[in-house]
Amino acid sequence: MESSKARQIYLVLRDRIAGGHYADKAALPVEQDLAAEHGVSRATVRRALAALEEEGLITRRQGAGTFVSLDGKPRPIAADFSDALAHLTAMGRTTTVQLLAFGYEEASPAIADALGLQRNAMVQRSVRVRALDGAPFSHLTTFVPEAIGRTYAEADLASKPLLSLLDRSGHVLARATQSVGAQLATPDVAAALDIETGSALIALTRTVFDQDGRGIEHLAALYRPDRYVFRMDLQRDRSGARWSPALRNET
Amino acid sequence: MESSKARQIYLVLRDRIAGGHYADKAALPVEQDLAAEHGVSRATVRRALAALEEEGLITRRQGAGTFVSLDGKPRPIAADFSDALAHLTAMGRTTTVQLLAFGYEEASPAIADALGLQRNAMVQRSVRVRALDGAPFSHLTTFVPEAIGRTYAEADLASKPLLSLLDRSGHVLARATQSVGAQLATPDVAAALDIETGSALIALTRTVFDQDGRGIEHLAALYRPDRYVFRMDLQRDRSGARWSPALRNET
DNA sequence: GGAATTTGTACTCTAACCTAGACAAATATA
DNA sequence: TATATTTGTCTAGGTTAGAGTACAAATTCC
Repeated sequence: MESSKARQIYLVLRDRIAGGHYADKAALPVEQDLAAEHGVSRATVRRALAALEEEGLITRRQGAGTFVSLDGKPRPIAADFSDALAHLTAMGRTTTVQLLAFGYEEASPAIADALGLQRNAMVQRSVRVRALDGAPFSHLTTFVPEAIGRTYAEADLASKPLLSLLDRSGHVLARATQSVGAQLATPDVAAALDIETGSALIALTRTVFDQDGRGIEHLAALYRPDRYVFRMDLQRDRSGARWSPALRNET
Repeated sequence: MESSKARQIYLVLRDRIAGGHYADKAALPVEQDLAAEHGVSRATVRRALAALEEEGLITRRQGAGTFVSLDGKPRPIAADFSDALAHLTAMGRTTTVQLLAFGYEEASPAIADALGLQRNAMVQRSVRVRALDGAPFSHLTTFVPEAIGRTYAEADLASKPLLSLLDRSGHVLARATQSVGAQLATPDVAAALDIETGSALIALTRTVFDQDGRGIEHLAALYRPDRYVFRMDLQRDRSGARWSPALRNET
């Protein structure tokens, strides 16, 4: 079931279960209906269900039906947009970072544009994977202009947050723009995040600027949606015309 | 190429092109390298490229290479998190709404939990698709407690924003929580959004509460990432410890 | 002009995937 | 207890996708 209709259905059902669309202990639609919904034969649906069963996400009982089974399955981390990880470590859970790649190369056009560099400028590129309690949940690719990247060492990246390294570099990080989309997992990130190629990922890109509007860092992050989710609270302001972000009181 | 390795590669490359990973007019990796990257044969890569070419996203020239071709291709809309669509219509572009489903049903466990209802409570469920200049970009499923849903008519949903309808119902919408993830397109939403099953979608869920903390509306939205992107500006606050959302000055 | 690169085309073989149907076995329901 | 529902098992057959290879044709680069 490397890549096939059965796998599509498997992935869709897995997302639905993880997303609470089907509640714990609840019955899934019967195989015949799932087959109709996806326009495939029952045999194909069965292969998808078999994969889910093997993963322990569902239980099938002949004559009765198919049921969601989430006993000890962890819920995704809910991260605030503004500050991603500060409170995680405070909660006593341990995130570890693995550095997969590090080097200097010519900026691709898209990166050069984002950072406001010349087309042939050199940038430091690093690829890191972050894991929570041993379970990888994010794949981070960062681009930093060469001059700034040289202010810290490769080994620093594996142990310290990049933003704190940039702070020490003497540049004043003032503002950032970020945008969130969705992407399919390519083989390389799929391997790094321990998922299958073609899974859905949250794609976040962020560019950080200093006071003078110079680009300091460009980040392309991919998150496993079953382990990481972006959360935000909104409050209506007095006029009632707009919704504005409500800042949480967590440290 | 309904669902296959070739299709995975096609989708991945399409995302990369739309996401600016390969710049306009730039050359893609040669077929041999793409094949190696994805661990498939060159024939398979060629089928993916053929699909991209048919869509006009690339141009292939024998002996020269394969090139990105984004002439009149529209860029995705960048929406702010707090208020999604207010400024869109102000820009003169027209969004249209199509009501795909409307009715009252028993709340699923997940929905009941989100809204703080009893397990067997009835809710109004509606499914809408929103399009910009005729191109669909979002698939919205909303759940509203029955008593509140009865305060407006089915026809209202096709013409007015739901939040304004809820305003008129006499309930004071005070705060909301929303979270963003990613999901694969199921056949039904794929058809509604004019994409292929298995494409990556941004999944946003939002629950709106009134002053007393009662759930008023639960929204499950799916967005095409090539047409819609969530954007946010961040500013560092004085202490330097946190990043906080910077409110834009657009009306 | 010549060599190297890159896309285009053609072919075979194999394996995996999917459909369709029928029936059995377990369970739930009236 | 009888009936309907639902998962489990099996078979047969057809289609498609993919790997691998080889060579042709166009382009680029020296």
